[in-house]
Amino acid sequence: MEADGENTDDRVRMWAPVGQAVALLLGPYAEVVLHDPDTDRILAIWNSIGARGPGDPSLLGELDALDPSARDVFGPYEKVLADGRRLSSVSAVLRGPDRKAAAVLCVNLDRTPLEQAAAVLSAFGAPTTPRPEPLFEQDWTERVQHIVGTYVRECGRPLERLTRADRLAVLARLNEAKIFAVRRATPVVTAALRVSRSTLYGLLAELRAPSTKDNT
Amino acid sequence: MEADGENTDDRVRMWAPVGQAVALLLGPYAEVVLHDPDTDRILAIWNSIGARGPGDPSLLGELDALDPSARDVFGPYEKVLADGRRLSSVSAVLRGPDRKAAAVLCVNLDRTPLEQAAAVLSAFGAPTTPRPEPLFEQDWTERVQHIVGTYVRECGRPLERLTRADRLAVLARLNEAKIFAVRRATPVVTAALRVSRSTLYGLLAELRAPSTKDNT
DNA sequence: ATGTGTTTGGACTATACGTCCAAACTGGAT
DNA sequence: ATCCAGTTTGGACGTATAGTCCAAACACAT
Repeated sequence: MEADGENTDDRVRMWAPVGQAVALLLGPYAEVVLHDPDTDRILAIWNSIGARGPGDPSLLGELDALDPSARDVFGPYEKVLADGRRLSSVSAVLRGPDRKAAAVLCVNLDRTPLEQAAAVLSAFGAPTTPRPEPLFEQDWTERVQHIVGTYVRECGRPLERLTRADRLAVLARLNEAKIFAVRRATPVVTAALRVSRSTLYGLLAELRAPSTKDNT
Repeated sequence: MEADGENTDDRVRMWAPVGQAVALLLGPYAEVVLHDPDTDRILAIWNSIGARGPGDPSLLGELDALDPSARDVFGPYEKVLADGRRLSSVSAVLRGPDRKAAAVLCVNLDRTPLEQAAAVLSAFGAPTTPRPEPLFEQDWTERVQHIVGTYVRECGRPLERLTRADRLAVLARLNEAKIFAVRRATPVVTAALRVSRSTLYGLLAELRAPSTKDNT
């Protein structure tokens, strides 16, 4: 309810009811933000999760890709806050009569309370067996493809054009996911990353010892 | 409420209020059963999940190990019904003044509704990324211990006394769980199963080729 | 004791893992 | 084009792990 008063922009007058209604419906755990894509600042905000207010910068990297040819609704995608809360977010590009992007509406839903509730429910009468079967979340080889694919999508570059640092980053994720604790994983990774065995091990060595790269 | 009337056994008179109270508290999804460990039949039952009634056989393999030196409360452990419902069960050995096991009380809680609710909650506002990280459900080495431990508990024999067929069965489960796709898994398994490397590989070979054991 | 079936240590082979390095390659700067 | 720094690559090499094999030791019932 920080978005009323007399200062109001036309765009705020136009879309504020929407934001307010959504904020009311989704209760205290959903933040609704109206962004100005030109100045990259917040026009209005309801149920602010952080301490952000109107006029603050948007901090939305996602808004870079405001391609008018693309879809106007994005998400839901996941964000993780510094304090660990997990948000589900959707964004909508709002256009005026001239078809120009006039504002961007974002809804950020804090999933943590829901996840906690789910955890409580499924822990009720907890059995000794957490779950019978698979050690692997599906097939680890698909997991590799997925991690690589995700990274490629994130940075836009098409795999062949990945920089050394990119590959390093991907390897860090694969390593994080304990991929290399699996037997015969290396050939799969070299294939997925399109590098040779040598390069793979070189990069991995670098991951373990980030010191031995510069000076002295 | 099938456990009143005039036919009643002393034991039923003694423990029926407990069973009934628990059944009432836990609502329609918890079944409470009072077993006779001697005849292996049902003495009384509340909220019967199947079509079982008093006098029916207990079908409880778990009751074999009625060792008076051991603990009197078992579980919670998991059972899976033919129709796929997952139950959490606890059992208690009830003793009379002579310290002899007079009856066994089992509570079977149907977890499916809870799990469904949990699934609904955690799907709310579902993000595109199902979950970022770990390939392994925690630590695979604990997984081995757990699988072995579960088997031991199931058949009652204390690991050293496992038969060859038992070890074969455990290995089948470990194999099922793709444990051997993990690097350096064999030493962990041999340790957990208390067999030598040779035996391990021998049994594994047998798993792959069940034909090359008998005749022709 | 005797025999059958199983387990075991250890020798041995085959792969997979990881390191190393000289040669080839890449994308600029001259 | 030439040169250079950084990077990638194939392949040689050494080590570790994965499997195989077998004779001797063991367990246990007859």
